[in-house]
Amino acid sequence: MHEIIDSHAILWNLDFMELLVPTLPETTQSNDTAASRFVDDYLLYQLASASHRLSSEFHAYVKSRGVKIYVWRVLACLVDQPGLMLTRLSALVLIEQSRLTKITDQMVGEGLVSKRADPTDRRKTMLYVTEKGAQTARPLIAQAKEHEEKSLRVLTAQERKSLKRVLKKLG
Amino acid sequence: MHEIIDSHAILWNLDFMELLVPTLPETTQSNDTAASRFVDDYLLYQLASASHRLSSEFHAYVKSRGVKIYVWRVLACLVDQPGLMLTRLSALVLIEQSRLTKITDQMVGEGLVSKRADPTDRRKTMLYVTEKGAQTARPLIAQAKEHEEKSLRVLTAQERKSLKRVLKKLG
DNA sequence: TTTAAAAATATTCTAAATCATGTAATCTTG
DNA sequence: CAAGATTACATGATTTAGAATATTTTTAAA
Repeated sequence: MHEIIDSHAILWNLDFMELLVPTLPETTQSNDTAASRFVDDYLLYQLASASHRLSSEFHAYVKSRGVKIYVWRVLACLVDQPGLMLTRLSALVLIEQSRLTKITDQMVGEGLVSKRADPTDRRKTMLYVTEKGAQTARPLIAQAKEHEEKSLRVLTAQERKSLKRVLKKLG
Repeated sequence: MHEIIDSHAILWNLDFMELLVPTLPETTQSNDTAASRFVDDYLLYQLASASHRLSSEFHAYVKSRGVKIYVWRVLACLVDQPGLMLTRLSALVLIEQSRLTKITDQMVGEGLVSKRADPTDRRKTMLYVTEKGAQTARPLIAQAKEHEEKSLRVLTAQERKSLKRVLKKLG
């Protein structure tokens, strides 16, 4: 539902370890028969659910490396866009501007990124991944690709192509 | 990225009003040329991004009706499953158990749902949407369907079918 | 059946996300 | 070029989410 929950919240995850969400035993009461819950065929729920499940998987890995999810997200988004200004990174990384300001400040303190005022417009903050940030990101990106590969195995080649094309249209 | 952000985060939204995320002006610096950001082709990012964008749209509507996002999510998930126990609702609605306990307590206070101990297992809490809850949910579900319909217009009939099938496989 | 283990939910504490607003720099336009 | 509007970012207060743990009830095993 989220993203529905996507909550925004929710970026990426990995199942090199077993699933986090154990299958629950059958419930005592209520219509398991009623095969038609509203949400089951609701696009926004399906998106949120898939996003949530897959991201949770990978997040377990990110956390196991001692990296905060939002740090991973920022690095993954920024690594290919040196000098990106804060507001644009905010839209890309799906994190609110005011929140991203705090996150990047913290990351500057940790030596993962650096900030520089844009000389042509001093309102703008240009962001750069530092060498340390790049070193942090590298193995995570490698694992992300591996996890993605695994996740896509349940789909046919056709389905994979179609999915990505469609998601680009929607996103 | 979220879901990457999926944020979690994020359930469902509606664009009966104009998009919330205004298109930003072109950035001064940096490689708009480099058409290959890692995240652009990363499944978990694409899922998070689509989920985030679409949900944000609909959330604007939910909020305009004075309904909290998590309340919407709970009602939407519970309305077809009377008597569902807390933990199972938690998995369905993509909200953590401890959080859901608080949310549902609050919703009981607002008369939107009711709780009843399962007579066969007093550990379990069975949840029910009240009439007031159903009345709250009804117009939101209608709008959700409308919004979904709108969202899917950018896709071909083929793509829609494929998308939902694939999302069910992934979610 | 007692005892240990597991399951379901509640509680507490902390972290993270959001909102509203503030400030400074730039842009617009008369 | 000066006044107001806009843009970019920062700050502070509040809400929401999450992790860890406690409590109660069932289940399983000895």
